[in-house]
Amino acid sequence: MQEELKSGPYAPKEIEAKWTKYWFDSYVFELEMDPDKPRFSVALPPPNITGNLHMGHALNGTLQDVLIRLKRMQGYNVLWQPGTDHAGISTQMVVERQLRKEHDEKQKTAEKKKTFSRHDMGREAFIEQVWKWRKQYGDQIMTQYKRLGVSFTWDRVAFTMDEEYVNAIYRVFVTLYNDGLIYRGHRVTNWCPRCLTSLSDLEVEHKDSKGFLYHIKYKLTDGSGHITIATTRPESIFGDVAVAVHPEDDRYKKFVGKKVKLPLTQREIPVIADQYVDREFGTGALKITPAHDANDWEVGQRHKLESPVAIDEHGKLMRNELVPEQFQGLDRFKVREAVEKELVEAELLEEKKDYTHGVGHCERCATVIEPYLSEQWYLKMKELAEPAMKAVEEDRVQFIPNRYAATYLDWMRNIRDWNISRQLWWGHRIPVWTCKSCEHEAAYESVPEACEKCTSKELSQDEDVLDTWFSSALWPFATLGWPEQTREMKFFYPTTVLSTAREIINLWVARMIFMSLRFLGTIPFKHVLIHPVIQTHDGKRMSKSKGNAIDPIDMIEKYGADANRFWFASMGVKGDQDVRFREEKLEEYKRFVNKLWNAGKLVLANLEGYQPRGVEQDQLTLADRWILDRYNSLLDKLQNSFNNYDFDDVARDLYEFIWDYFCDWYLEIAKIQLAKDGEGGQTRTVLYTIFEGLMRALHPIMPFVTEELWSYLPKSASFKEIDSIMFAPYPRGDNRFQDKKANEKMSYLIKVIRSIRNIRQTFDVPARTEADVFLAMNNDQEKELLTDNLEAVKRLANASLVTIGKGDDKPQGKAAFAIVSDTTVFIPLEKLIDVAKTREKLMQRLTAKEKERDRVNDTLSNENFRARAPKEKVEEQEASLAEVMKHIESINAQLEILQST
RNA sequence: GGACGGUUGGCGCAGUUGGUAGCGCACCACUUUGACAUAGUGGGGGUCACUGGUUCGAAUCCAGUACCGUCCA
Repeated sequence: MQEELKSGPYAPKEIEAKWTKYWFDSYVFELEMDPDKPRFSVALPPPNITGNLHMGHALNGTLQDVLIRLKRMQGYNVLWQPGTDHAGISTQMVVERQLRKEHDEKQKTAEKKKTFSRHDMGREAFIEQVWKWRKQYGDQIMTQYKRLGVSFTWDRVAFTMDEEYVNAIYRVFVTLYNDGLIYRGHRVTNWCPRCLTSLSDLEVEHKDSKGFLYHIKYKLTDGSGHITIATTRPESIFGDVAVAVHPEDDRYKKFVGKKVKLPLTQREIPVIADQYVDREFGTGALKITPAHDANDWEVGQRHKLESPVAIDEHGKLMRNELVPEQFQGLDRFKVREAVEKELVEAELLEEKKDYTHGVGHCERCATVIEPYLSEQWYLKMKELAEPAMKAVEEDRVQFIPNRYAATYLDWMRNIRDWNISRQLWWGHRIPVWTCKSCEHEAAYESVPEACEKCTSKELSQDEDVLDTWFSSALWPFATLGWPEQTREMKFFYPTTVLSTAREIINLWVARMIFMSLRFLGTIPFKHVLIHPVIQTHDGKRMSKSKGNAIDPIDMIEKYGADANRFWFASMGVKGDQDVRFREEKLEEYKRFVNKLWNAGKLVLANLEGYQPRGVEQDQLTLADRWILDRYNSLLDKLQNSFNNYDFDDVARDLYEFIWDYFCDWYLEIAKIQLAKDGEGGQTRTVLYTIFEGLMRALHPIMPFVTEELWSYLPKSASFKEIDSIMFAPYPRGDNRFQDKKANEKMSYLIKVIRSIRNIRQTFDVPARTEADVFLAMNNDQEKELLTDNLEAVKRLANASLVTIGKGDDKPQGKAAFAIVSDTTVFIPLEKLIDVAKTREKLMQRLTAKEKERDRVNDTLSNENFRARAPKEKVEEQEASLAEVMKHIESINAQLEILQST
């Protein structure tokens, strides 16, 4: 199927399109269940159907794909379960907004616009609209994922409203209900006056807001004075039922049992004593408003106080006898100002102080939460939390990085019952029916035909739907067909790794753990990877509403999927908690892909007609043995790093090997070797072995460019049948290639070459002129090395004539020189151009060396160091002193030469 | 308020068990030689946030402070 390899720079777009199509056309993302293979499974955190791919998704998707591709290549059966969740509030908001817009357009001519609400069309019709929307737009994000090159098990894409999934949810609900863990409770919850629904504690975002602390006088009915209370919410005073003080507070003890008059309404309420009151806060006296504050609600319950509602579900003051007429129906924030004004007039406002405190906001729409008294469904948490804590404490579920276990455990230890009902239409309607005739209430897995108690057919279902997180909590097993004992379930559950963001640990991870333990008696996954958060370049949180979010699809367009993936991998999971987005990084990795591409072109150009065969070790040159040693140690490191989820190390090691060792050194030497390789030459085999292996080593991170290059490489017999690199085995180290000696020798050669280059440039020997080099040494091994590799030295240092002499030999005339190990490198100075400039460079070098000498001298002249440091450390220092001295001498000698020139 | 993470050359980051700092970008200089100028070669640049402690020796270990960020209340 191959046409010619494209010339020119790497063009990601075409190649990505080509392979995406190939992968899909060949159905390579199907599930395989071979009982003889080990298993690896991952459940993708389901993105919200209203969402678009953001940086977090892209990062997380890449890390999971790296693991999936790696394991697939390592011969595992892999399942990567993709899918989306229905996102109750978001989706409902999106669709309602869309319908409102359509409605407004139709009504343009009408004088007075009536705002559309879903109630205008009714529940059934509205849900139908949501499904329509979902079918049209709900899989956008899945399509976007394709651009990243993720190898989901694509034919298993799931949705939390799929029929099988819904079955799982109702099984769970009914069981928990019958076990007495789900109950209905009347209490103060987090209420969003805009979304008109309750929220769980975790869906409320606390933000520090500037406000005021109002000190308000409540007069005692017996005329004996007043109590000043402190509050941030004066608008709620109409719902007050008491003033509370601490029982041991001497300032207020005498008032307990008396009554005070509520400002502006004159309603009489008692002064009570309760431990809850913080004596240090404000004035030490608190107003108690049970219907509008969760803590006050608790106090109210303890003291058997009433809970009158003063603010309605829209955040407006009630139209009832508690609220003075002028405030009725007004928004809570307007009333705050108005009440303040009237309090001032009545001389009841003692003080108003600036005050910053955490205020709860709706996570979805940022409206200030109104604590609101309502009836909701709750899940009892204590019994569920205990085994879930144990699983983490006993390391059956491990967090990576490990510190996040503390985040999880901390929340679980202080867990409160979970409000699982939402006043929405889009979602899983709570499967509880009440009999109209006998009032019997029960939960049913499917729509009941008759009351289970009195057989009446008149039943009414609860109006609320379940929290979306309730359904997400079942994700790893509901997607596998549970409660049916499917083959996939038996094969792939529990999953191996869950990779996600830390903000979701309590919201989702914790809930999956306790649900799985409860219903399957096992953990849902062994490892939880918590990846970093990608922030803006200046360390802010990316958000669509702030307009500072970077679209990963744009970045893929601009730099290619492979470069983006490489960047994601290079961040790893163990480094910083937060990573700042830098477009320069993508630029860097784009260049890296291009470098690889060009190296590939060189390699491929030299492999025409080549038939892969094994390396013949006794025929290798030094450079061959060296690069094979480096390659071997790279593969060992990769394996180790992958096992520890150290993606950053994997990326760094690959980058370094490819650019610094393979391209900069080996390929240059290989060119020389290829030119003279005869029959027995191993250069092509080494080139092939390493480059082909590198493609496989890189493939999990950069699937596109590696697939492309690999497709052009000749294949050995065992690879002939493999039609995609993704099914080729992941390379492993081979100890036969370990060669410490070659590594040492090559380092020496590299140093010699570098010092020649350095002298050339220090002394301004023009790059185009080929310099004469004179190398002198008494060391036989070094002499042999240089003799054997003379050509490489000449070519890489651009030297025309290299003469090798004995230790004391010198070239004729004046020469610049440098010392490498036992070798002195001379370059005759006839071509010297700029004396002043050269002197400056040498002086600078001299100063640095002298500084180093002083430092080492200080260490060595410290008697304590000689007495206490390990012997080898002392020797090390002594050796480095000798080395430095040698260099200083040589620089001085060269300065003298300059002097006389 | 509690917990966690970060602070290393202009920017983004590495620094394994403590032995005196590396990489990429940017910068300076040289080079368009047949994989690659999205490149090659050489070079300059850091008292490792601050204070104190442990140690012969601290970017690294301990304590505290400051600033930035995140999570939980």
